[in-house]
Amino acid sequence: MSDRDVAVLWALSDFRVLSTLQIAMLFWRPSLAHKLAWWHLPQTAIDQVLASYTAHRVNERLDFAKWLLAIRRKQPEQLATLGPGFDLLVDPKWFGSLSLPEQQQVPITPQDWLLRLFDYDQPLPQAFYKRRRLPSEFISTGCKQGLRRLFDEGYIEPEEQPTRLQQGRKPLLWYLAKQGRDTLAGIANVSTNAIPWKTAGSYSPWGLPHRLENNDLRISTLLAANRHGWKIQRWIDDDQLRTMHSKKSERVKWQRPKDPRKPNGETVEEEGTVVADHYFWLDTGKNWHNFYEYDRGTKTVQYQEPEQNDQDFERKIYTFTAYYKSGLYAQRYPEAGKSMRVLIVTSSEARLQSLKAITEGVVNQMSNNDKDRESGLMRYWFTTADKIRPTWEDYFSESTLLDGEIWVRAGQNQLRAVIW
DNA sequence: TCATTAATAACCACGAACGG
DNA sequence: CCGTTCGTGGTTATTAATGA
Repeated sequence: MSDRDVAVLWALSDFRVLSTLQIAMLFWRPSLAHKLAWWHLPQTAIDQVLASYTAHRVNERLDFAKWLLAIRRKQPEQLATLGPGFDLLVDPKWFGSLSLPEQQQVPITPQDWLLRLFDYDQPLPQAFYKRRRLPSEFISTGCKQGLRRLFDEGYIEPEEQPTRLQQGRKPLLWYLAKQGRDTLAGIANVSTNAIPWKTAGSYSPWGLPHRLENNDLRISTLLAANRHGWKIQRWIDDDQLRTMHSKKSERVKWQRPKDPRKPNGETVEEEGTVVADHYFWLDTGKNWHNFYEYDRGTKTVQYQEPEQNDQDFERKIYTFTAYYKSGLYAQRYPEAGKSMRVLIVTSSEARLQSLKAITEGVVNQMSNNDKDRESGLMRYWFTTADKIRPTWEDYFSESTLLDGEIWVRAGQNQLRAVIW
């Protein structure tokens, strides 16, 4: 077992379940140096390219070159339709010569052609950006073979995802098998029971997509932190959070207006526990303590029937705010001190706006003065799921979910970075 | 009735680079 | 020199829907 094999097993224990794609993102990262080597570039040229251009640009231009090659191979007649300028790059005599406008034919090697592409500053054809991207293009052979080997040796167990027939196939899901769990226990020198795991098929049809989406969010965050050289000191998943926060001593109480239309009128007391999808402590030199809440647009936004409904978003904000104000948060997370934020990822811009308005209303309701209100508002941050980077489609993204200006804070309107 | 199509991950074989 | 790892191209498996 290689170090990477062991790391995969630990990840399966940690995440409980991972898709082939997610494992590829974590442990079989694409290598730009290898991609460049495929073009028979000498090592010096590879080093120079990687030093001169951003990873995002190198990857994009390599993809573009491969895309042109594939078209040239399969549908050469399409090349003429790409728009002005590209006949230059994809002249039929390509690989022998490059046709220049009103000039002599200049012989050019594939290597020079590729290098010229990195410098090419005109916009690329729309068709390139609209091309179909398949997850399987991202998953390297090594990843599939490595997982297959771990399965053959009995460490992990696969499960097929249910798919719509028009959807083709989805990536396999992988779980820790009994032998893998025993192996980890041996390595960590603890009892087998101390190694968390889930067995294939034990997630409910609702729980599985929930878990996989949250894994995506966690993986994006991990990769982003790695890229910036920041350290994640602690990560707690929803299972652990549930057991921690559902203790009777951590239940919180708050006052809510009896009639939402009359915020200063009569109030009723309510009680609940904090529910979040993740907690993480990010160390960038400064320390950031965050909860993640992945809102899938299934919960109702506002109270409907207060007595029965404990899943709505407004109630969630009440519990977070009350949990913080009661001092229970500082007790549970002593290293965080006063630092606490709730990062909310939602499905659409429209939903983001309504969740944000709800949050502002609740904070307003629970604050005694302006200072109190301001410090309450700065704890809640919102973004939409489609802006989360990196993903398998945009692994070499220019910015990440941590440094990109994709978040909006409660009480404000402009987009900002969540870390500064 | 029967063949083809659409969709997409897994599978397979091959070459280059790398480390020992 | 050999085994491993990475990237690439091509093939296979699967099923309902579609077409002849």
